[in-house]
Amino acid sequence: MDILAELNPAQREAVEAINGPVLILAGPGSGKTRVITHRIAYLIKVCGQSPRRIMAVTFTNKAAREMEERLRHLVGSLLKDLTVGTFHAICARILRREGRAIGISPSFVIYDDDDQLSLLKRSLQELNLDPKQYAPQAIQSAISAAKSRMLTPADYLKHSRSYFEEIVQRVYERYQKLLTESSALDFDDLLLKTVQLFREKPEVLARYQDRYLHLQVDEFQDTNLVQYELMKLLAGKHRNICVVGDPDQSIYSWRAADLRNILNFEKDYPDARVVFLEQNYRSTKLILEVASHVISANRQRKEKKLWTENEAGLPAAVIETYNEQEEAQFVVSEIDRLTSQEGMKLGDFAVMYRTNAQSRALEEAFIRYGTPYRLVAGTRFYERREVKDVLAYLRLVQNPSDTVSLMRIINVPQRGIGQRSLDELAQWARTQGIPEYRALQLLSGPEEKASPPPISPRTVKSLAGFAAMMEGFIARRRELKLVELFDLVTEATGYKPYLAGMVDGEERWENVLELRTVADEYRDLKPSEALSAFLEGVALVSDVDGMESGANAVTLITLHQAKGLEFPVVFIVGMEEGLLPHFKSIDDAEQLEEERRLCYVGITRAQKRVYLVRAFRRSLMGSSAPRSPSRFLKDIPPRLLAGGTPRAEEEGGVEPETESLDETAKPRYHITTARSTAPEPRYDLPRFKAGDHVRHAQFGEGIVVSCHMMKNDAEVVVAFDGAGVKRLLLSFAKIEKV
DNA sequence: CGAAAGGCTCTTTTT
DNA sequence: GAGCCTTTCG
Repeated sequence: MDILAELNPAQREAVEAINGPVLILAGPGSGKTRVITHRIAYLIKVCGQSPRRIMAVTFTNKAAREMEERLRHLVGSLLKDLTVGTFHAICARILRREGRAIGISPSFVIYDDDDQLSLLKRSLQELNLDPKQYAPQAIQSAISAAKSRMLTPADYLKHSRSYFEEIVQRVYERYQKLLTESSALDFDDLLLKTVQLFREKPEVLARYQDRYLHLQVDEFQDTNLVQYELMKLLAGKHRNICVVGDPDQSIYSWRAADLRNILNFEKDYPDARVVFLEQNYRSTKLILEVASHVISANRQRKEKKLWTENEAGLPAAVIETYNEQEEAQFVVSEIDRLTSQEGMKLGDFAVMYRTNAQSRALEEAFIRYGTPYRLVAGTRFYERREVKDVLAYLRLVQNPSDTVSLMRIINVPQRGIGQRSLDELAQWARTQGIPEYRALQLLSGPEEKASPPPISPRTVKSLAGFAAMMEGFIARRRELKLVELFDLVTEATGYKPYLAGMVDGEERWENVLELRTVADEYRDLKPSEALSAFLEGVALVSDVDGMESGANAVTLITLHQAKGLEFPVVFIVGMEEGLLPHFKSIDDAEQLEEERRLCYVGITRAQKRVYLVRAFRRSLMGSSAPRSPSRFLKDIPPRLLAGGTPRAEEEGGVEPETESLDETAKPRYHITTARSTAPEPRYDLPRFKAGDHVRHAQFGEGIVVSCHMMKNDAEVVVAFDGAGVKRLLLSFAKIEKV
């Protein structure tokens, strides 16, 4: 197969530029993945390079797997030893192997956000700081930001300006110490420690520099400073580094992704070849045009001229619905229509939203209609309590120093070990200067203690029982297969009967079994390696990793997760001020631009059709409030939008007209241009009360069932003589007393 | 010590 | 609306 044959000139240039630094600026759908895989294939097949000398960094494990898959097609089975993975996975592997040089135990565990938060709370406690006053979450993000800028606690001290930052500094210091004591690394540490390793151990760095002749980084616009530094170090010798990105798709600045990396790249590598990929192979002309209009409103950007030879296609549809239920209903019935009338498959559709909470209303509608869907993430599997519990046992087997895991499960299922005893134990461990697990062992032992903690004999017995059980697991770890160890743990702890006592116990147990299936995938590894490989695998999964392609189901997904994916039909729901753009971003110009990029990413996922859907009214955080259309809609010229009458404007954004697409469900939405806006709430509302006779322009006469005030508005429920019961917003609907 | 109930806050996106 | 924490009672 000729690797260059099916590439356009720009793509070909990018593939052939294998010597020296290369920056590829690739618009959406411009065949970026194709370029990366073909580059690697070219290196191996044409240049005869050993896969061992190539590293490719991807954004998710799924992307890594797909790349390997594609490469297998391109080059056959020559892939052994190729390094492909996320920054985090690659760093974890390096540290597992080389960490000792900087004092990292090879059996370190990886702490996720949740674990991190536990440890932070503990740090606060030890420092006698009130978690109410200093929100652990805020400290968490401050520390993560510091780590992303490669600031150690000592560095942070020099930088701290405010009182809060001083607090952060103290917590950071303590937290880091606890991490070390627990032989644990958080996500940021994986990157940071690898950089530290390379900086402090030039001989280790030299080995890696020699090995990796070619480096590739995908989604470069979403890398942070540490990641950039890492690549710079690795590329230090051969300088064959190729980065691919699109500044317009940078949507992770909140995770410290730094667009300056792209700018710095040209500064650090002045000889870098820059290649623009501007031909789009994914979307119709109209979709591309809509997307361009949305993104063009950003100030901070380099103009790109995206173009496509694809058909013009259909205009985008802006849909306005009454509330989120109706929004969901519209989506489902439109999908129903397109599958039954236009022969589309469920797998062709994706529904995208800004926040995970929005999936609820959608799911309910899909369930009601019986339309299969798959939710990317959901209550994320590995964050479920039962999953985390079992994992905590296994982590403790691998690394008994893991305090967070120990504290998590020492009394789960309940063994009569309460908080007070645990505090005493921790206190005692600290005065003895030993890790908690060690303290537990000592306390359980028969010998006399000089100054034992004030724990009741009964509790000590429980503690001893727990310690003995754990010791049993640890002792048998090497002889048991991973699944056998798994079963031993769930069995010996009585975890199943424990779950059985819960309302949703059955479902939870199924999740445990699901986890067991994952563990079983490691059956080919030696018992000594399987556990740590399994734990590492589950620590670094991302939500999209579990997404199989080709499922016959509609995809529900956040806009962030949708990056890198494509679908024939895309619905973006919640096109409202406060949601997209999110209200947290609304008064910061830079963040606002990121929200716009997010919208752009969503639109450019679509191949054939885009629906931009919003609700007049939406319940968020319990209470329902009127919403106005997203400002991003205003940037789309009406000529690019599907027809339909701008009814909302004429009628002041009324109760949308009933339009029956389906006998059972009566969706009430209509298509309008982007121009319509929700009306200003009126403040002098006429009063209605239950029993009043009223008349409505469309629904005729009826009786008020109830009327209650919302924030700036009133919602009136009216039973109409002909049209049934309707909920109406006083500020929208024209209702008059009869 | 544990279970249940009540009250509180905070609600973005995730490797 | 949910999860988290605290309080209260057995």
